Amino acid sequence: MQDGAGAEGGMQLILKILADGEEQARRLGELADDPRSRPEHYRGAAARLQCTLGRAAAAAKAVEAASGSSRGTDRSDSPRSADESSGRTAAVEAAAAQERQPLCKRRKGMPRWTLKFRVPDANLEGTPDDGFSWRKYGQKDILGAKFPRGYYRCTYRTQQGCPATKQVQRSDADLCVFDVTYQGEHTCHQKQRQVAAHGGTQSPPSHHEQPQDPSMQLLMGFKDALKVETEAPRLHHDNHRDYYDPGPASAPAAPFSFPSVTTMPFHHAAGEAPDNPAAAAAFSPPGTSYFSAPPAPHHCPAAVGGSCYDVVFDYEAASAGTRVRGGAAESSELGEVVSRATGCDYSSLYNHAELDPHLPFAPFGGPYQ
DNA sequence: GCGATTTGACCGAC
DNA sequence: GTCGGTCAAATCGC
Repeated sequence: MQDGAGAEGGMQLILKILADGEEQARRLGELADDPRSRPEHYRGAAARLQCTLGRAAAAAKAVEAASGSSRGTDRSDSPRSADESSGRTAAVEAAAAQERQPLCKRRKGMPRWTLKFRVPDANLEGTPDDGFSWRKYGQKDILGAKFPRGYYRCTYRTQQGCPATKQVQRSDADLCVFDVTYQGEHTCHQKQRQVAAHGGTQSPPSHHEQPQDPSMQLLMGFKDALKVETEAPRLHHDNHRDYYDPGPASAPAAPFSFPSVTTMPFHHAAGEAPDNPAAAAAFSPPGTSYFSAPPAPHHCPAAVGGSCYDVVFDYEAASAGTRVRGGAAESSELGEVVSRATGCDYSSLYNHAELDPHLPFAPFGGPYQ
C-alpha cells in the first residue's frame, strides 16, 4: 500500500490550507491590535479563518478516509489506483474531491458543522452575522422540532458558484439558542476578503510587532498553537462548544418564523474590543469545543448593557455519519484567549471534554474523522 | 423594476 | 413510505 505517500500528499495539502489559516489568524491578530478596527472587520476575518479551517478539516477527513480504507479494512474499491497512474495520491484526490463535491439533496460527503448561537433575548429575531452574506431559499417544519428550519445559501452562489449553505433552527430546549449548521465551504471568500479589506481601509498594512494588548498576545498565542498543532496533529475533537455568555435571556417566544433579515449584528457593550462572537467562530473551526458560560450577566462584562452571543461548535463528519465530541481541555490558553477577547471568564468553564484520540486536530485544528 | 423572501411542490436519501 | 433538502413561482419590500 502507498498510504504513506497518499497521506503525505494529503498532509501537504492540509498544511497548505492551514498555512492560509495561520496567515488569516495573523491578520485577525493585527486587526485586534489596531484600535481603528471595527467589529465587522473582526467578523470578516474570523469567518474567513473559520472557513479555511473547515477546509483543512475536510481535507484531513478525506486523507483519513483514504488511508483508513486501505489500512484497516483492506477494501478493494479504493480509488487509489487511477490516481496513482496520474501521479496523484488517493489522499490528495480524496481531499480534492471534498472540495468539488457536487450539490445534492443530502450532501453526505460535505463537511458539516454546527454553531450554536445564543442570543441574549429570546424575542430577538434574526441570526447572528457570521461574516458572510446569505440568501434564504427555504423553510421547513422538521419532525419533532417546535420551530421550522431555515435554509440559506451563499448570496454569491449564482455569481461565483459558491456551494456554502447553512441551516438555522431555533432550539426547542432553549429559545435563545439557534443551531446553525454550515455545510460546504465558501469559495467566494476571496471576494469577501477583498470586501472586508477594502472596507477596513483603516487596517494597517502590517503589525508584525508584538501586540501591546495582552489579549492580543494570547490571540497570537492561539495562532502559534494552531501552527504547532498543524505540525504535529495528535489530539482532536469533533465537537467543540464555545459559549459566549449572553447575559440575561428569558422571555418566551411567540410562534416562530425566521425573519427576512438573515443576519443580525453583534452588539458591543463598550468600545470596539474584540468581544464579538464571530471571533469565537474563528476560534472554533469545525470541531467540538464546548465553552459554557453561566447565564448570569455579571460573569460576562461584555454582555452587560449590550448583548452578545454564545457560540457552540459542533462538527459532524457527514461522510461517516458519525459525530465525535471533544473538548479542548488541553487548550486552556484558548479559553484564556476567548476570555480576554470576549470579556467572559471561560477559564473555569472550559473543562468538558470527550476527546477522541483518533482525531488528528487540536481544538483549533478543526474536525476530523 | 429588481432583488430577496415565502411557501407549496418536487425529488432523493434513508 | 417518510422525511429532509431544494426548486421555483408568487409575493413582498425597497
